[in-house]
Amino acid sequence: MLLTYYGDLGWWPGHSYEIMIGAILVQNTAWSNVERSLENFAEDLTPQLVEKLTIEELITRIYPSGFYHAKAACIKNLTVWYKQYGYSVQTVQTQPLSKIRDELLAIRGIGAETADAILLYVFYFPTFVIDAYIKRFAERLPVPAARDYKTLQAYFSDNLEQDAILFGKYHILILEHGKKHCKKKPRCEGCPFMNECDFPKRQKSS
DNA sequence: CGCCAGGGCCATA
DNA sequence: TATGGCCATGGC
Repeated sequence: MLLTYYGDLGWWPGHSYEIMIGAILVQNTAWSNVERSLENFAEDLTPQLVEKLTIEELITRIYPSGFYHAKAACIKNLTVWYKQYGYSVQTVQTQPLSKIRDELLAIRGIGAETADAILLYVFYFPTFVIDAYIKRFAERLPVPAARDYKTLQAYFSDNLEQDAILFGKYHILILEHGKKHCKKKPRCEGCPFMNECDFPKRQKSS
């Protein structure tokens, strides 16, 4: 199985606020470009700093990630939202998952995937993130015919223990695995887990 | 040169 | 609801 093959690949890198920003910057963008952007903050990527920066200054920093007009505005709005909770992870965690998810989705530039990534990797809500690698991975699994976001998310979520740490580590595993073996072209060439349904733990049906 | 990368928005039918 | 154009950079 993936876990024994790769070992524990950990979590999304960075502290909580960096993770939010990274989740926005990585939209349809290579992670290497995101790293270039993050380096422009030199150990000082805090909501207090972003609060002070103008949109133009923010664009200058995130420039290498592309789509900078939309992403800069999105980061600003996300930061305004986060201020309501005192920039506190713990405070957000006291709120219902669905409420936070709706609030994130209401921010322009944050769709289902980015919202779920923030919910999981920043606030540790048990939300399964569906990204391009998960979709590609799912093409080989006996998932329902419908491959839309909600259906895929329900499929993975329903077949795993409802545990945020597990969701996160499993997602990272598939992601890193995909980067290694399952590039778009040629699709999944050399993948050692072809046609293998590889859930580390199944939820008991009730 | 073109394709691709851990999307999302909007217009159109 | 489901496509398609658009946004933009850097690696290859």
